[in-house]
Amino acid sequence: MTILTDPRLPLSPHRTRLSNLARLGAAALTVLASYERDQNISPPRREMVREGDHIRKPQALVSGWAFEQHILADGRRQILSVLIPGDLIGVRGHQSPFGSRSIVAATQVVTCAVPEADIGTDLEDAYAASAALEKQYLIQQTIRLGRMTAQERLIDWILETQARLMLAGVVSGNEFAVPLTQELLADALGLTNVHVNRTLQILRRDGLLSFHGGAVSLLDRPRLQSMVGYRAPGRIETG
Amino acid sequence: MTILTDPRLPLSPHRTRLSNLARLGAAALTVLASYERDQNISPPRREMVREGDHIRKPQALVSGWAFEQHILADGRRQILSVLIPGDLIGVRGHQSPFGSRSIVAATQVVTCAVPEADIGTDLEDAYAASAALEKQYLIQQTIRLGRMTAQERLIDWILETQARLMLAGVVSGNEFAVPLTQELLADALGLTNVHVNRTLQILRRDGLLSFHGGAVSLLDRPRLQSMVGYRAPGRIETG
DNA sequence: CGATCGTTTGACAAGGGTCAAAATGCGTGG
DNA sequence: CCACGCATTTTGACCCTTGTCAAACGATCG
Repeated sequence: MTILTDPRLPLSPHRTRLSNLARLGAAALTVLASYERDQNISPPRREMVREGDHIRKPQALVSGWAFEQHILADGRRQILSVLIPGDLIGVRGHQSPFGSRSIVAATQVVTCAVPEADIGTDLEDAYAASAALEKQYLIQQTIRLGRMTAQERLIDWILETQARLMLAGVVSGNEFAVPLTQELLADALGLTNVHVNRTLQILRRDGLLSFHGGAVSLLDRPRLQSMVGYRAPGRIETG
Repeated sequence: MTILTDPRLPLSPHRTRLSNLARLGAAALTVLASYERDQNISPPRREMVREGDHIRKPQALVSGWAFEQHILADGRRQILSVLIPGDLIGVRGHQSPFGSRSIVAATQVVTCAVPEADIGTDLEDAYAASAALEKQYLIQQTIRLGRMTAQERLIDWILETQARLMLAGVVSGNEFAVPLTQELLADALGLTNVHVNRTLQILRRDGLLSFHGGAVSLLDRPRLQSMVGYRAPGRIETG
């Protein structure tokens, strides 16, 4: 446990992320670290959370990627959000009262338990900020799907994802892994896998970004940002 | 005040709505009623809440419709949610940290103040349920925009809106007012006004529903429901 | 009665979807 | 080390839903 909280070692993604969302005291960090020993592994494609499942202890992604999906009656799928290391599950009302919404592992996923937070604590602040951010992402997803072209959706999503990865401290540069198939990307962006493929080729041809074998390179960040009206990340409000 | 809480008179929309979301005691209802005297009127098109505005007392819509919008750099607009009588504003983290998101009156809108709720009270439960529902609506909006056709978006949105109007007790039958232009509808559903118009004509021609002069008639509810895989409203979880 | 806003219509364009097949990559077993 | 099987990516041809642009039509209001 001393090892886990040693400042010279990198924090786990969710401790990094929560530390970036609220000033966490040593006590909170220690509790979080101790909970990390309660781990769980899901293989790719495993439904980690089924729709009815809301009686479940809160967890955090330690490694691997997952996504929350909704399946329509005829099989069409919409991915509501992609979950990356450091993300929380079931912490603040992640329940799905109705409809077939579930969380599925995209890669092998390691999760760990996280403590409940008492009201008024720094940890509670961090959870609230996390929930507020999640809501922002959902809103941005709505905007992407409603009013952006295929190129813009791809760019906007990738920039957002990079920012999220940096928040969790698992990425620093303009080159990083995105272990999702083009089909998953398509279901996240409201497109078809074929069209995602063609759009990626265009972006590559124009020297904007590349996406090969699960690795993204942002080749021309300024231009990418201007193409989607990049909004500087503001401070997160807790509510 | 006695008049406002007289059980023989209809409750205001937000008291009806909150009563349907949690069992409210007489005390809570009385407080809500007393707050209703602090009213405010916005004319159509008034920006009721600007993006930066998050220091603002919580309010409820007493009458009229509004919507929350986001404007892209080149002017494209996405409506994130439509607000109807009984809806709450600024009660649980309705802030917008960044981006140009604002709440705009669609018709003349009357709002009133609502009290803060102490933790553990019935009122707090109702607010939490309300926030959970709002999140559901946002998720459903994402699904509509990402994976539904124009017809399905229209139908799904209208059915959802009717259910919401009934929750607030301002509508009971299959015929009700929707005081939005086709252009607003288009921006809510990720379409153009022209296409909304043509889609409505098809729905009308097929005897499914009509939409004329701000009034909707659901002509064939069973068929409408089956066309969008209608999900029976489940119980709302508080989190 | 003219202005203005919203709805409706028409002709045409284009972004993105569909279907099917080929190519590529990759893990596994022999 | 090779061959096979499977998932994923890529390509091609074609089509359909939805968008664009522009004008006509209709209602509402000082």
